[in-house]
Amino acid sequence: MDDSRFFESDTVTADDVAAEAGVSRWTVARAFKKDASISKKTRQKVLAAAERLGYAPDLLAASLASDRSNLVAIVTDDFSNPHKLVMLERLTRILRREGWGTLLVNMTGDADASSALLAASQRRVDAAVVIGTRFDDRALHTALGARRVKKLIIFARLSQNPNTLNIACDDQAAMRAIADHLLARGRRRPLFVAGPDTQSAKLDRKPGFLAYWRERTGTTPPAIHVSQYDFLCAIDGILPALEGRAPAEMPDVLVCENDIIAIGAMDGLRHRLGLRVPEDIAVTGFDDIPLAASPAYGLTTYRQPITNMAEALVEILEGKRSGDAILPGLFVARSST
Amino acid sequence: MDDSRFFESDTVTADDVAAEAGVSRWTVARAFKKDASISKKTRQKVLAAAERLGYAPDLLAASLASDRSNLVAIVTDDFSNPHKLVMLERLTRILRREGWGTLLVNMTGDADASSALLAASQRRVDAAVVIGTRFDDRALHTALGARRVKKLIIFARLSQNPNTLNIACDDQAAMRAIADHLLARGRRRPLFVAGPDTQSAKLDRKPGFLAYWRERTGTTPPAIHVSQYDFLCAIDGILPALEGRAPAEMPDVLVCENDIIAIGAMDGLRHRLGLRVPEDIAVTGFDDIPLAASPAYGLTTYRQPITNMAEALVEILEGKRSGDAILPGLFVARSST
DNA sequence: AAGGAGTTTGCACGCGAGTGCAAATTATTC
DNA sequence: GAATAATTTGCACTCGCGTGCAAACTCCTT
Repeated sequence: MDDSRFFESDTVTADDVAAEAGVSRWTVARAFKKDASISKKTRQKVLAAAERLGYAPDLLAASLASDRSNLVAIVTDDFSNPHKLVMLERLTRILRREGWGTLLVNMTGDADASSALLAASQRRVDAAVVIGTRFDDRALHTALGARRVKKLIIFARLSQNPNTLNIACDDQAAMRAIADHLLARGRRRPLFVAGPDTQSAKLDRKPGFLAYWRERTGTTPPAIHVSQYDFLCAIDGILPALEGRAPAEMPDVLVCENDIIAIGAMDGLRHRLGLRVPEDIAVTGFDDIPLAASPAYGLTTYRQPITNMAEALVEILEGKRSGDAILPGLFVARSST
Repeated sequence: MDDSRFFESDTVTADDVAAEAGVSRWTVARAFKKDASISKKTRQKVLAAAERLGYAPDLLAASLASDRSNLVAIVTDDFSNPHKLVMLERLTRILRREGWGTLLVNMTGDADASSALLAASQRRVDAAVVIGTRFDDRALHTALGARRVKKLIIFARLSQNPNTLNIACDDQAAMRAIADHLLARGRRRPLFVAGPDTQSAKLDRKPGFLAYWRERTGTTPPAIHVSQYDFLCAIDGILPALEGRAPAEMPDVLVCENDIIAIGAMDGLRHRLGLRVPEDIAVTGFDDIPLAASPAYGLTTYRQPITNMAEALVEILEGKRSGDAILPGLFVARSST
């Protein structure tokens, strides 16, 4: 291996490749561009020269010159849910495969949304994808940064904001599947356990479940909110609502807004209240995080179509889609019901 | 609110601000630069003008013009460990606070390392931080992309590669703390459960534990490897090693390389083998992921000093540090021992 | 008030590549 | 083989801002 180049002035530009290949700089650019008008032979020649020199196009300069950067910002404010990791993995993998870079921006709380979007826009991202739980949906379009971002996409949530695009799971269909399953198993007294009730883009899970349950049984189930999407908070939020209830008053299933809450609920039920799941009380979640499949939990849940959602995102980025994408997921029955 | 600007030709440049403030473009740049030679009064004037126009410096153009981008790539290949989420959160938060952007690159397997680093270098990152488990450490410096990256940092692992910098937890000190604790609790027959034995940058946990245990007791404990850092794989990897052992042959503690393996181990012990933790067998982990604190696991573990590690990274980025950073963490005793 | 030190401001040039159009080359037709 | 169409190549200009240096200015001293 020739390591001498390692210490050379490293930056090899399109000009160098052009000289090496005996063509002009613009021909070099064409060789690297899909569907460019260039002959096969020339492209081969240029690519070979580039290979020899170790050239790779500078995406920064390209972004500056053109009006697209092939960069998308993922702006998120909640790192306590393992499901976020699943989404990040899927998004980064698919985006990279399709030629997009990913800027990860940590939005530290509601007040930071504006500054987080600004930070993204300063890097000229082609789109910002918000995967958050605590931002103020309504304030988004007045945010300093938001109006500088070409496309603003709310991922895995539903926003009413007319300036944003939604990519989400079909919560209503999901909750119908869950409710049908529970009714078939003879559950009659559900308690819906939702996450924090913020101003952010919402989920359709709670309204979806309550409405459909009412439609099927004539009664609207009770619901509570826990303070954060975090299983310790879930335990703390759920126990006060259950302790001291007469047996007949106890719900026979906790329908949780997501898996993290459901897992906190199971832990609380088992280890604090000494109840058995599913014998004494059933539990359902949402997301199908890896832990849901563990023998300790065996959580009945609903898997979001993350891959399809990521592909919908790509369609939006490529301008092939201009409307919301509300996609169906997959109901997963396990032992917790 | 005046929304008219929303539809205007949006890009307001330093020239516009200069005109508005009645100064030159370069003075505008100075107003936005810390420690620049500019009078307080002029800076105020410029910032006010910028505010009025909604101007923010274009970091892309800045990166192109200068030789730094204030961008760092986080290159990772393992999204199944919730601890990754903790690291990502801490890194992105601290980096952003210090003025650095974060590019997240999903490295899909060993063979992809070169291309992942290339992708990062094409965006002119000032450094690439590798947080991986499956890449080939030795091949890193021959990687096409690696030599185009100014600084290559291995995070939370130890690399022998002379061209990289390591930022990691002091595994040896950690394992001493764990061993001391176990010995004090009367455990005598540990089984070390490590992750996959790859060519990637290693951890010092297994050698550290075995050596120290031998030093204290005169015997080297046995060790096994599981195929992935994933709790289902951990269950599958551990059970065959334990099933069918005579009681006297059973280890009295599983010392696991990280929490994910430990949690898989606990699940397997309890739900497959019907053993009690810690009565029949103790378990220790590493990382202190959120789930470790749940009542269901109460895992004794060791917390990596992620915040300090992130700050060490910033020091490296700023050129204030040029050597490895091996930092002490915190031993956390819970009910699993 | 002149001289000098220290501070503040302006400017030419370059970073690396995309765009749209014109020139040059090749392929096709009669 | 000439004329035409189709393809391929080259180029001026631009994107928004940093660098290093020189000019201009402020303030203080004597």
